[in-house]
Formats: sequence, C-alpha cells, structure tokens
Amino acid sequence: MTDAVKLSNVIPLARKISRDQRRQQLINATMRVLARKGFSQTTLANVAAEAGVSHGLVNFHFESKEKLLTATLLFMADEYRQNWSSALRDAGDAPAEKLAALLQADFNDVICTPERLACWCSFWGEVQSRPIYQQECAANDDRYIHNLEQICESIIHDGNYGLDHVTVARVLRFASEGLWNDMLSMNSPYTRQEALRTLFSTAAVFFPRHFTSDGFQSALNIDPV
Amino acid sequence: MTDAVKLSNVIPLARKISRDQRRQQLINATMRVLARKGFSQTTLANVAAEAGVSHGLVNFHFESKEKLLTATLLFMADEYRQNWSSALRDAGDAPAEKLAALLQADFNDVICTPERLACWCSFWGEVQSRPIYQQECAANDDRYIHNLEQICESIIHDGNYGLDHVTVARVLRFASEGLWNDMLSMNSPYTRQEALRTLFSTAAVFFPRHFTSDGFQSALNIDPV
DNA sequence: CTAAATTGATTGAATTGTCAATCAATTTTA
DNA sequence: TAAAATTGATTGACAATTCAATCAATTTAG
Repeated sequence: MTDAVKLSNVIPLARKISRDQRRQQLINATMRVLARKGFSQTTLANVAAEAGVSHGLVNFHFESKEKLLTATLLFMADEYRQNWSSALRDAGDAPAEKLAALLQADFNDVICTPERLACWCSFWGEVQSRPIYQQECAANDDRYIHNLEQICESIIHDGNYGLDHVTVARVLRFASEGLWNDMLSMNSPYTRQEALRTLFSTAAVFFPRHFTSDGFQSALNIDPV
Repeated sequence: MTDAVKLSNVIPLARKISRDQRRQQLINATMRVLARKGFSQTTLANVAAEAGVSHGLVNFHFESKEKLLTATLLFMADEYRQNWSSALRDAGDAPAEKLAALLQADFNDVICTPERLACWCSFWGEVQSRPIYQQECAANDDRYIHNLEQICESIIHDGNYGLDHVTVARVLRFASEGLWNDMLSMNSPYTRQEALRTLFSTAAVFFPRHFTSDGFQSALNIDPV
C-alpha cells in the first residue's frame, strides 16, 4: 500500500518453497539441532533459527513440538529402512551376498554421518519414556531382525556351520550397533572403513568359508585373498 | 513459644539422616525418575517428590540441577567400574577365568536391573552434547577396554587362536552392550540368563577351546559338555 | 482479489534458583 | 542435670527465566 514497504530492510527472501519442501527443511533443521544440542536442549526457537524462519512457522506446519519430533523420527526410521531395504533388493541371490549388502548398508555415506548418529542417539535416550517412539521403531526393527536371521540361516545351511542362526544374527546386529556407538562417542573414533573391517571380521569368524575381514567372498573362490 | 506448636499436624519426620545419606537418597530418587520419565522430563520437583522432600532441599545439597545429574552419573559410573573391577580381582589367574568373570559381572543382579539400564540409556542420549559427561565416562571406558583387550590377548596366545585381540575385545564388548539394549527394549525382553548364554556363545565362537555357551570351561577339561 | 504462508509480539505454564523463616539436634552454660 | 544458645538441615513462598503455543497483522502466491 504505502511506499514505506519499498524501503524495508528485510531481505525479500524467496518463498517459492512448497509445503512439503518446507516441512522437510524444518525436519532437516531439527536433526541438526538434535545432533548438536541433544534432546533436552532442542527448542522450537533453536529449530526455527537453524532453518532461518520464525518460530511461529514451526507450529504452523507441525501442530506441536511433539509432532515435529515424531515426524523427524519417522523420517529417519524410514530413511534407514529404505537404505537397507534397497541394498538388499540390489544384491545378488546368494545369501552371503545379501548379508554383505545388509552389513555394508549401515555404513554408507548417506546413513552413517556424525549428524545422523548423534541424532539417533538423542532419540534412543527418550524412546523408553515415549510409547509412540517405541511403537514406530519396533516394527522396523522386527523387519530388519527377521531379514537378518533368515539370511544367517541360509548361510549356516549353505556352509554346514553348526550354529544357531538367531544367536549369530544377534551378534552381527550388536556389532553393527556397537560400531555406530563407537564412531559417535569414542575419544579416538575410527573411520567407516575400519568399522566395516571389524564387522566383516566378525562375519568371517562365524562364516569362514563365506567371508574374510575384507568382505564378502564368493563360495566358488576357495583361496583366501 | 506457643502451645500451638504441640498441635502441629506436620509429621515430625526423623531428620536423623546424615549428610551423605541424604545425598545418596536424592541420587537414588534421581535414578528412579530418570528411568521412569527420561532425561528431558526429569525435573527437580519430580526428584524431590520421589524422595519425599521439598525441592528446595535438592538445591541445598546439590548446588544446581546440573550438578545433581552429574553426581548421579558419577555414582553410576563408579558403581559400574567397581562391579567389574572387584569381579576381576576375585577371579582366578587363568585368562579365560578372568574373561568369564568380566562378562558375567555386567549381568549380575546389582548392576543389571531395568532401572539401571533405563537410566544409562537416558544419559547416553545426552552425553554427546555435554562434555563433562563424556569426559568422566571416557576414562572408565578406556580402563575397561584395556583390561578386556589384554585378557583376550592372553587367551589368544594361550589357545593359539589366530585372532586380532583388539577386534575380539570389541565384538565381545558390543555383544554385552547390545544385550543390555535388547533387555531394555520392550518387544524382545529376554532374561539375564538368556543374555549370558548369548554372550558365552560368542566367546565360544572365538575361543572354542576355552568356552562353551554355558560359560567358562577349564582348559584342562578337553571333552566338551 | 482471495487464500495461504509467514512474522513476531504476547500469553500462560512450567521450571529453576534464591532466601528468609522454621525446626530438630547438638553444644554450651549455669 | 536443665535451660539457653548455636548449628545446620529443611521448608515453602517468591523472583526470574525459559519455552511452547496462540493470534492478529503482514506478506506472498495464484
């Protein structure tokens, strides 16, 4: 209306972002704040500042702080599931190949970043006291465990290892989770490469005729590298 | 002064508790609240109510909420360290015996309770963003890892297993940590017995001539159970 | 022009920390 | 031994702060 508007010192930032893009932008900002400050110090003001918008906007797009955090957790859970799921789909038919793909998937450069690890850690601390979180994650975890157990069972049968597939699957899962924790919390954290080497060494102890510490080894290649 | 004092409806609760006892009582209350409500919903009012005292008292004995939480973490870290430390001292000289003692220590009925597990989980979520927490825990972790690695090295040498002791120690530690996490998550709650069986199964895969899934096996007993 | 998106001030609730008063236990004094 | 004084633990009210949520005003997009 008035010409005073023209003199506004506010930068007329493009608002071309769609509804979904804005939501995703806020979720990304939430993850960054969670990773940096932890759950108990993540506020709407922090998230809004991180995203470069006013804090009223967060409550506009997400009804409440609780729903923003739930949406963030759901995004991460979905991202994680899609990651190993597609890795499994792209792998060959051999069970050992599938296991290698599943183990490697946890340590690719999309999923395995310091920010993601710290963010997961923040959520884990609160999962116990928030039924909604636990409920959402449980389904995904069960699917992952089920796949891992079946693959281990196939390999055990294939190689005549006299092992319990549930126990082996458990230990491999623990190794993967533990490596994540180490990479996040240790004072001398190791690289993704080192983590993968440890993981495949573990697989090699259970399945020496299928794996070496360097990774998957076709059953046809008898000689170790 | 007046006789109205005699008619006070306030229960004359014993105030005979010593300074240290009161502090410990508040720490215990803090652990219960942390386990039940999680870190972000643990307030001074909650802790005071749990302990049955006024919230002013908490700030009297601990200077601030932050210091109460730090004291609680320190207590738990010390309790944990003393637990495996004394288990190690009481064990025999044989490396395999020491490893068995170390592994079992994590699952005795003092350390391994639902409350303690949930409480540790609450802290882990905040450790990343609080340098003080990380600093205190790192020293203890390093000691534990160092002991575990040395014991594994002895066993590997003793049994001529061609394994890397650092890797083996890592995997055993991951198994122990992972079992704790599993016991905490609601969907697959196995008992401490089942957890220990999984742990010793893992040790048996690395050290088949020293361990069975039931536990430590003297090197002199050649026949498996 | 109309509806949706965005801002930022404001409100109300929750929470932490402070402090003066109170009270029980202990020590001192007569 | 009995009364008085002292100590320090405890309480509860209050101030200060933080934060989520709301909403009226403004801006932008279609």
